[in-house]
Amino acid sequence: MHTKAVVFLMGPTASGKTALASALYQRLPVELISVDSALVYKQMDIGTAKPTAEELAITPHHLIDIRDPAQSYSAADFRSDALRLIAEIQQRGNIPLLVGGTMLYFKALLDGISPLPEADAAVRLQLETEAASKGWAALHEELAKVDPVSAARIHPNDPQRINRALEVYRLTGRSLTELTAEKGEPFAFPVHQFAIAPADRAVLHQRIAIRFEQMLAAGFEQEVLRLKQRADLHPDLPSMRCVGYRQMWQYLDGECSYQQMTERGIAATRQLAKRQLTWLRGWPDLNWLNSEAPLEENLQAVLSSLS
RNA sequence: GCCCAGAUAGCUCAGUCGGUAGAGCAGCGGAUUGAAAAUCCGCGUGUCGGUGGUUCGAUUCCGCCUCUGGGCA
Repeated sequence: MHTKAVVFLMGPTASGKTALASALYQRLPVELISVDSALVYKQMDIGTAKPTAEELAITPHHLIDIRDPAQSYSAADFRSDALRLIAEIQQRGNIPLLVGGTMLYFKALLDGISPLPEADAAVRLQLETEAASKGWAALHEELAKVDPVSAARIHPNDPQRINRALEVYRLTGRSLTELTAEKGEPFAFPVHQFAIAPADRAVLHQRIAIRFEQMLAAGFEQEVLRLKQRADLHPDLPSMRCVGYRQMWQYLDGECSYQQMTERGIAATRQLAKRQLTWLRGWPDLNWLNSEAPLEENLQAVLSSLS
């Protein structure tokens, strides 16, 4: 194996990524980097299916518990953190094993990202305010004037992307189209990419339902209640929009019954898994593993491809 | 046992003054450049509970049956 090689392990939620990564950690000089937009948050443990403190003591992961739930994290933040960690890990003579389900983060690492301004809370708030009075359709029309290419690509009903495209323009005076013409820096290392999932979607759905029930039994409601009691957290935060947390927050607000919360939380997780699989379906150079195969078998598949 | 109300998509329900039906949710497919566990886009055939009758034609009207709620005994 190339001395600078990097391993990716991707997969939808509840597919068994962590178990396989931990097993690999026992067999290889690897260091794990979490690729997960929810695991970055402290105090969000049960609902994110974060490895427990005991598991993390045995199998350390980078990029877990690096943000407070009031803060945000981005694909660009991930990219720079991951590149820094990869260099450090390689310097120690270890192999970086990137494991997670946030496919945009993997893509940002692999393809690079164009030089764009970072998110600006003030500009976003201003755009939100304008949208509240004029409507997003008006802002989409505004975007069409300054960046017709992006406006054609971004659906008028997609507030998040309209917001971002206008934010970029207002911050730089240049259009998103113009700025993204300059491509990002592609990944510099040879990479072995694996994806793990059950062959049958119904199996994944079952695993998701079981795991959500386990989260509830493990005190997920109390976890969200504690977060909700903080004055600085609210449901529009990226952290509180995470699957499960949003539904539990609504339940605690009395917006739905406990049973509805459970059903909606499980459904939201299924939908997340579906979007993750959509990314993976067209992903180039993937080696597929089956969640239902014995752990040892998947382990061997990874080990042999690396030798 | 009697009376009333229901029975329509996986779920909750709308509807057809008689010409074989459509919403929300779920599900499925897709997009994805500093919020991505986010944010969007597209996709709707189902013995209209069963059976008999009226009718050119019944998911719709009528009878009976079954089941589910609620009420009265």
